Amino acid sequence: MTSVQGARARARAEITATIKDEARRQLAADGAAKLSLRAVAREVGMVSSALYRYFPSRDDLLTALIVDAYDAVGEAAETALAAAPKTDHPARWTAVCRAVRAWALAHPHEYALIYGSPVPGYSAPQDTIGPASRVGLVLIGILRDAYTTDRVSLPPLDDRLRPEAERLAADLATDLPPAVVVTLVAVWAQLFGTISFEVFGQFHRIVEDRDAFFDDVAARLGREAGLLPRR
Amino acid sequence: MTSVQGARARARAEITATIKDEARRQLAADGAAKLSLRAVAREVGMVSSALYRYFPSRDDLLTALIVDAYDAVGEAAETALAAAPKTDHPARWTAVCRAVRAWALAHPHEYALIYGSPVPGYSAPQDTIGPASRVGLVLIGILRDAYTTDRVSLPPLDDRLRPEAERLAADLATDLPPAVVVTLVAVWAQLFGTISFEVFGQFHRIVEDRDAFFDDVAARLGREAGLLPRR
DNA sequence: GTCTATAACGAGATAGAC
DNA sequence: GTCTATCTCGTTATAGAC
Repeated sequence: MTSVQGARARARAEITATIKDEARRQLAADGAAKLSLRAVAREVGMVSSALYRYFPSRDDLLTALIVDAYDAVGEAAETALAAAPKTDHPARWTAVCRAVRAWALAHPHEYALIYGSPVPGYSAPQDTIGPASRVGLVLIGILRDAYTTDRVSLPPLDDRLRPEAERLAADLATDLPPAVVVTLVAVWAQLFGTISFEVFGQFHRIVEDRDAFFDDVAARLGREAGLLPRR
Repeated sequence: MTSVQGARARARAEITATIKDEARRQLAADGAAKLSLRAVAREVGMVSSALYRYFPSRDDLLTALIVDAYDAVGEAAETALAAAPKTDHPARWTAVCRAVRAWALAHPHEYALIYGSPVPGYSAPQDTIGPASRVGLVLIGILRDAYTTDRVSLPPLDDRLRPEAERLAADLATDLPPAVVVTLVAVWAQLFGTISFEVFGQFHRIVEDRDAFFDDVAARLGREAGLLPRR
């Protein structure tokens, strides 16, 4: 890459980042449904048509924000995992849960963009699938480690759930028993459900000590997943 | 009440219902953020200023829709409870969970209105608190019955959670042990979290047999709440 | 080739005069 | 309650600067 191309690419990346930053600002102020290319352009000092050099449509801008958000939670989870003790699986689990919650509380609007109500009229393209699965992969990795070293044991599967469990295991982790994989999916939904309740205000005037409450839920989910002995 | 007043009241109720129906239609099409009094007025054949006789502001219309939605899930839960066997607590639990999920899947946009991302710029007034708690009260009622007849036993509370648990019990159910009440709150969040994941499309291309999966989650939560023996 | 600006379209919202 | 003038929006075509 010559220096001219490098400079161009750098400038382009910088402008792209400026546009996304402003878009995120407006996201926080007015919500994803009202995100407007024109308003973003006005605010960054460009004319609206110039934005189309960077994002071919409003939906593409939204997609970029969504991908960034998934990548940000994913990275938060991965960083927390890397910093956690290598063999203490419950501690690793707690660390990742806390990191996801902390990111969500710090970025409520971006969290809402990816885990909240769908944006009307927008349908996510394939590009979001990869980034969207990063947190899930971190969680499944912890279970894999725990399973291979500690031989966690889970209650037997109900017959009605077995086919689905086997399908899930084939899709998500062929090396893990189906019971572990369904449990992970269930626990995954419950974890984000609890975070969503807090971020979206459902705990308002109900739960006060939310740090303690969340840690308790994370521990419950870790137990459900077999990371801790059931009591 | 004279017949003239009765007729007037009837007409008013009818028009109010028409307005709300149209508003719900637009909610489904464009999302709560874009709900516009003018568009609703146009669609029901009134002029926008006439709508203000029925709803003094856009937020009041939104509040009415929210209250209706909470009442609808609440009623679904209560009806399911009434139809369930009187003494089989796990069966009652499952019935209520299924009813809530069924309502959510049948009314995804109204569900998003109350359990999804908050509507930007809207803040819920006190009027929503009562209706919002109906499902919770149903769930807590089942636990109360189970606790008084079967003496469910839950694991001891962590010291860090005890103060919050006692506060919750004082607020929500003074006749139940704090451990039961925190567990209920945790399980409540997890239940709606799972439903939200399904309604908001997070299970897309992941969970296929969602009926079986949900029943499994409901059973897990029932066990967590002490309704079934832990295994 | 890469970018930005001007101008315009069709559609919808909004404010105010009447 | 009606009408109109003036905004906004996403998007495109076109022309010209670097």
